[in-house]
Amino acid sequence: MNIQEKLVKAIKNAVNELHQVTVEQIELQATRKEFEGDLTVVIFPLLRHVKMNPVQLGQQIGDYLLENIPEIEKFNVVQGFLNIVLRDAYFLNEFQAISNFETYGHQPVGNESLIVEYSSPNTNKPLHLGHIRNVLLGYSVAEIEKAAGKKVYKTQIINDRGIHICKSMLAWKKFGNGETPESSGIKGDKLVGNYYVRFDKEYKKEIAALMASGHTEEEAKAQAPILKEAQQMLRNWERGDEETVALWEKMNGWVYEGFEESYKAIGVDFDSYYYESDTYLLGKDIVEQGLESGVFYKKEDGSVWCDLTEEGLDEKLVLRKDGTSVYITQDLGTAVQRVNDHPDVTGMIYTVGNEQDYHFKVLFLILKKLGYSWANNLYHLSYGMVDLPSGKMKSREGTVVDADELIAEMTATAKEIAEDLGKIDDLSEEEKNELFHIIGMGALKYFILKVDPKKRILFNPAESVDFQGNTGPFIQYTYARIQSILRKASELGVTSKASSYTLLLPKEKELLKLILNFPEIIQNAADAYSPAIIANYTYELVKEFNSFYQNIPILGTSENDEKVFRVQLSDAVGKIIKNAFGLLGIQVPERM
RNA sequence: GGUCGCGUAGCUCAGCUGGAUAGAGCAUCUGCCUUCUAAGCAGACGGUCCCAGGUUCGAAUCCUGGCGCGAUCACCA
Repeated sequence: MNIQEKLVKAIKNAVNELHQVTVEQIELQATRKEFEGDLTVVIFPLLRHVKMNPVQLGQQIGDYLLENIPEIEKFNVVQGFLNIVLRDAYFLNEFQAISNFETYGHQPVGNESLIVEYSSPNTNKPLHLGHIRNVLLGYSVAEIEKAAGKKVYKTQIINDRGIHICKSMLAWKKFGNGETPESSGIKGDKLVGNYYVRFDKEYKKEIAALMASGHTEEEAKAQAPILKEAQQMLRNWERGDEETVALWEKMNGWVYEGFEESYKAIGVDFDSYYYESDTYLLGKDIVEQGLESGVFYKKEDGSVWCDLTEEGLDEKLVLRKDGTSVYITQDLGTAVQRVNDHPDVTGMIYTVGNEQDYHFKVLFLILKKLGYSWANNLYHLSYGMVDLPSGKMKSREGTVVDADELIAEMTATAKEIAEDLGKIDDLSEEEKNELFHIIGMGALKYFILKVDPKKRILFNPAESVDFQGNTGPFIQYTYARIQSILRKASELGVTSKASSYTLLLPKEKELLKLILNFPEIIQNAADAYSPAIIANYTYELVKEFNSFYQNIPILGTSENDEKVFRVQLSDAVGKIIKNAFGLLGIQVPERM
């Protein structure tokens, strides 16, 4: 039983013994900094049960607690707030009892297994800024859920089929002259993306020509020969035409190589991949089952629907009248397929932008109606758009921020700043480049992850990302300095001996409190599916440490016990930073 | 128009299971590099928590109604 639970129990006992009243809810919170104390009991809610002056009641309960809980040193009552001061020994004992800060706060793996889906790109163009937010969120939430004791499978569904990829294929066939990533030196996904753009250019030309010869815009758009050719290509593909499929495989292969490179640079990975070309026909058997069980019904024209009006939504089409599947049919099929592939799965998390909120609401509801046990544990990790100062990103207008270019820019910015500071001149080129990448990505990742997923992000590429204040590099910098302390401490030989330090300075106590709070933070983040909680906690911890570092001597102390304790404290902070940043997918440098 | 989300300092954001005087960073200004890395620290300045009601001992937080911004309402994906 931890101290909070102990206190709540004791307070209930106190009220019961003193006033013969049973209370359910006790409000316990961290004491605000401007008051003396560590934990605060809010007395006001108790007044409903016990009619008396809040200050007197606080005093009574305080006396009782002081007598019954040895960890309490003293207390004070301000208005309706009972502030409890815990003994330094309590904090020190808790701190010393933590065996491994690298995995501190992580729960052992329990019975729940989750699939986390993220990225899920189209194969006709490179990854962009929107994918970066998606991928960072998905990866981080997966790591956080792991830490909270779940088994996690990371996956994605790749949209590798359809008219869009045929457009790239057609343009390559017509204008490519056999160009390949190897022959051109262009990254595979970029190369294919270029032909997608090329298609659009030709298409627009044809539309203009048709309109000039008297067609309406609508007619022109539908009749442009190059579009018809692309549509024919799609039919050929669906028929399994050998040549088309071979080209499709070749070009998608280029794209996957390009994507892999990007994922590697970002630092995310996947346990499995699902492809729409495999899953786009799935789901029909589920529709069949749903018809039998009466969850779905058939209209006269043969189309199949699910009635969600009782739940306040509309009717939803799940199968076209010609028997072909729609988007949601595939998603139903894919969901079931995944559980079949991973029989231990008890839930899924879908990382998809908030423009699909309604779709997932419907999808989850239908799965629930179909009676799947895991359907109650589905979560749409919905996130806001990443906006540019110029407005929305539009691929056709060329206002998209390319993922690879952005990463390169971030790395270059890190390089510029680091070289100005000149602290790392002795590192080799290779070490430097690795460091710049760590810092640049740290800045980018932290910038995106620290804000609530639901909110839109305004991203200004010109100003790029800051390196001061509440930023990734600031936290990385603190980590690097801690490593420096540890190196020096080791030279001085202060790391080995256990400390018998017993009196805490206020700043040391604040740090300890934050450190002891970390497991709860992980739990909160897992419950809320929010990396932002981890990020903001880490920043708070680092700020507290910096204040400590700058104002209290660590290695310069005269007492050896003090020195040992403060080095231990620094070490713990460093390890928690690394731990927390691991959950965000951010690396941490030994020096910078 | 219906539904969902967002609205907190000049800017970017925390805080939201109701609690004490609403917090950070950036920007502006003032101090601090001979001492463990100044990508730092200490401080000043900066608020109609979108508006109006309601619930409550107590509301940025909960409820209702507005306003603003965005998304979404396909036999597209």
